[in-house]
Amino acid sequence: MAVTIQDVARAAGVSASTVSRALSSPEMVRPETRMRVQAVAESLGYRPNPAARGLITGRTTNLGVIVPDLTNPFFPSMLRGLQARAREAGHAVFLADCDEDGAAEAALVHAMAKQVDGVILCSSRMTPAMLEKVLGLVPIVFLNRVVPGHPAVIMDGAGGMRQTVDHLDALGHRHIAYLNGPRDSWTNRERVKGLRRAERHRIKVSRFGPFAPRFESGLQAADLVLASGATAVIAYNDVMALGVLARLAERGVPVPGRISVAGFDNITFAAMATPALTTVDLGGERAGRAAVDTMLAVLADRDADAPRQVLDSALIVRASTGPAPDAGPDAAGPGGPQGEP
Amino acid sequence: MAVTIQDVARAAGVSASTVSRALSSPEMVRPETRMRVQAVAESLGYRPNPAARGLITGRTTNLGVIVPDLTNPFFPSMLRGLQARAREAGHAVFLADCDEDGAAEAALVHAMAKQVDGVILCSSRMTPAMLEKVLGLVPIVFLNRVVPGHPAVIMDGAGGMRQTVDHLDALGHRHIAYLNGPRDSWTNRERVKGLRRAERHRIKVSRFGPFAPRFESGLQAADLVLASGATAVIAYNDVMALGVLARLAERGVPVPGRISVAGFDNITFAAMATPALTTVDLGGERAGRAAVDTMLAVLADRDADAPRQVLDSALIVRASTGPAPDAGPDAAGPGGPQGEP
DNA sequence: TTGAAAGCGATACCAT
DNA sequence: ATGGTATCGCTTTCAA
Repeated sequence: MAVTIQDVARAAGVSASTVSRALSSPEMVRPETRMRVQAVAESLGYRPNPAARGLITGRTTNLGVIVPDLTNPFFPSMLRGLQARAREAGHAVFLADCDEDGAAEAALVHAMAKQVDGVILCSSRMTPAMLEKVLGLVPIVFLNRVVPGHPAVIMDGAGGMRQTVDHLDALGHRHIAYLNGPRDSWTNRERVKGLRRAERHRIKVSRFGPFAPRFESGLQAADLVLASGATAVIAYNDVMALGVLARLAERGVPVPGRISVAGFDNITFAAMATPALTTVDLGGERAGRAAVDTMLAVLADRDADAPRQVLDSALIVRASTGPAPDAGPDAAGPGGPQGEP
Repeated sequence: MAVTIQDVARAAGVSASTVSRALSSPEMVRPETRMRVQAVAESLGYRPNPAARGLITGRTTNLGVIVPDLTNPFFPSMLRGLQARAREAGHAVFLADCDEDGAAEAALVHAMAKQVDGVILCSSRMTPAMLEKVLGLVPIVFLNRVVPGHPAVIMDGAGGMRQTVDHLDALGHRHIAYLNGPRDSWTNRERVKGLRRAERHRIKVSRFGPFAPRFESGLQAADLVLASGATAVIAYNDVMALGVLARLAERGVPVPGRISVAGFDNITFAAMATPALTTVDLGGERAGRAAVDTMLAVLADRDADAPRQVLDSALIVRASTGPAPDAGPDAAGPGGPQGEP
């Protein structure tokens, strides 16, 4: 089988303890022996068995990650950042997809608990009751969900929404539509909070949904929005917004001529659509990295207060938002409707 | 800390051995004790520590998976299938993204080796020299790459290409362009093999690239293709094909009026593009599941001959391919250019 | 059918 | 500075 610490010890003419130290705490061993041991370990291709090590140290150097749906491009991009940061910190990543199902998510936490130092739950779908059963099992960091008393990294959906509303106001829109995401989504609630900004501008808001955060939902919602008379629509996320764009194109409705469309997440394909989708970048990759950093902080000092990081957002203005059709020619301001901010 | 087998043993008034048996080999223990032990284990929320178990059994019930780039939508969809199948089989999944880098991939295999029963390498980017150092470490199953003597699941890229060429021939195209994928990609070589089908139809083929399999490559390639005079272009994958579509739209070139465009992978966004992209579905989710099945077969019988599964492909015809501009009106056949097969 | 004891691979404590 | 030994949580002989 694989080469063990005993093999190295024998080959180097020392004890297993010495090998262990030479590799993990080099300063505790005489330079001479250290070099010899390291050379032997190298030549034998020795790699400590993380499971055995974890058994005694209590640390696995593995991180668990659970996402609701890997096929939503937002999560892969977040995972990229997370993965990279974890690797830098010497941690491997266990990934699982719970298929938007809270119960499955809970089961996955159980399954992972013993093999990881902590679990990062992305946009967790668990109900409070489910959460309760799971919170003591293993250190948990939430990404995009706030559970009082627990560490979290959150993206500023409310702020992003406010930016979007301001943007549409500047373009002269007086009536906008919002397409809700999943019913129990914390993220969606945050978006809705930001939507209150519309009151200040005396903008009328029509809300539709809740919808599953999918392309098809956007197709369906587009017709509702048109019927409502809104001149702009903000979708829960880009995947839905792309659905709206597709349906509008199908019906021959000019975007942004007749109606403006915006989404959230800045997924790659938002830039690829025609017209390119206006979107809010909440910083997915950054959030992934921040989640790892937060987890490391938690692991380093379990008694500290639950840290919380809030990442700010940026509105990315593209060709799918423009002046309201009935607004005066100056509504967009001197920069024109499609200028970058 | 967590509840151990000893805790259960004490609470149930039996030895640890009995607890172990009651849970793993129920038939070896008297029904009476079995029930009691199971009840106690349940009520205490006991979960065996997989690391400790793996140490002695040699099996971790973990599977490692390495993909080149999580942000290419093909991989998430493949992972979905893989993940689901792994879970059914009682295996957790370790995922890593090697960022299209063979050396990083090799390092990841090393890092995973001791914690998994086997590693599935998706579209492996390792050179033969790198592979050699890694092949003995842990059972490996290749997905979309053939390494003689090693188990693999491959999607029929060559067959898919032949279907595409036949399709374009039926539409009257006499000159097509192909955009190569990454230089050392096995997948790309398979596509090119299928391209030979063009000879039979006396279709002229212009090849461009190699290109990184990205949207931007498609943008760039579109101009080359137009200059070549080809009436149809097949891209290495959908991500590139979408880039081609975007650039053509930018230049006001009608698709498929002036030129037809096709890709590979049937990513979700291929259907969302306007015009919707014609693409070859190689069966990503299915391939993911098949890879797990193959791995399980390998694990069950290490001495058997390396199994190889070849999955077949289907051409999905959408609105981005049509008759060649200079072809007669009947070129597309009675069904019209956009009918489903 | 059950329990005691050995051992998987590594680390940590206690000697020396 | 180094070696011996106990130990982590579990499975698996070996006896009873």
